[in-house]
Amino acid sequence: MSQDSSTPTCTPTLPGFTCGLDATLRVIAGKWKPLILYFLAQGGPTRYGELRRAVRDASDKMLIQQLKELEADDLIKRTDHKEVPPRVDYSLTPLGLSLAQALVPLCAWGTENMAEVTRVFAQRAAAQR
Amino acid sequence: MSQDSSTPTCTPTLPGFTCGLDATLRVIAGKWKPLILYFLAQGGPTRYGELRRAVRDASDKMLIQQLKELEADDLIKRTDHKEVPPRVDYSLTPLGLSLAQALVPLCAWGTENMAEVTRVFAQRAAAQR
DNA sequence: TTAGGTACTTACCAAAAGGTGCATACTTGT
DNA sequence: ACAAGTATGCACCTTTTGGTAAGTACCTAA
Repeated sequence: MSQDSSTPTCTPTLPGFTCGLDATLRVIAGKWKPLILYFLAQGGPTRYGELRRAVRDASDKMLIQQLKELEADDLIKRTDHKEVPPRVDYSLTPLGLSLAQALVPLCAWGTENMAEVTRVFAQRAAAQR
Repeated sequence: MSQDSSTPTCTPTLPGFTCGLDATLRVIAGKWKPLILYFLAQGGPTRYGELRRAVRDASDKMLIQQLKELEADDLIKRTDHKEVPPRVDYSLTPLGLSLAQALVPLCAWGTENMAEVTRVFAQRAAAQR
């Protein structure tokens, strides 16, 4: 049935999602979310401004929006220090940390196959003209 | 610097992508791609119609489109048997298989945290009214 | 006083993604 | 003859996503 012993397993499960993968993907859908998770996983609590400068292609609107969603999804924690020039920082929850760890292989795959991916994207771009 | 020893690593690298994760995500972006990969990883060569019935929320247009992109990205191989009622099947390339394997942890995460995710999505839906 | 930094919020708009439905060309089953 | 199945292609439209630019309230430094 499977082609070899290391075939991915992904049991179709509960209502709403076709499988775990599906569930995960919906949570991390959003242009900047994985990058945010990645960033937070690297450096512990991070202030808004730092994130902003790190993920520097993201606009304020997008960054905030995704941060709110991640917070609502209990992947990150927002801490407002209630100080007089605003000071807020973000950190991973245990759930968020575990997700960030599940992203590692994807990250590795991308790194290992970056040459391929780059080539492929060049072709795609060329094909669109 | 890192919060603990099992912190994800994701080295910022080549031009275009901020890191391997970024590269990977661009390749699998698309509502059905991960599901297609998953499906193909389970069962070896699969005919179009089977995929179609498997990923049954996808429309023909979408499915075909994503299959074409996956093919262009060298993640799957399309085999047209040139038979008289059309017969075409799709299978993973080595690259595609390796990517499918990198998806396994995400899949596992989703399965393990499905309850959380389901709850969180219910809240999101409720909040939108 | 004016500029700049903090962390946002909002309104408006453009682009991308995705969906619906019809068309193709050929075959098999009724 | 006619409906149905095969794997697509195409035109049109809506929804979702993301971007731009402005505004807010409060503070500090020049």
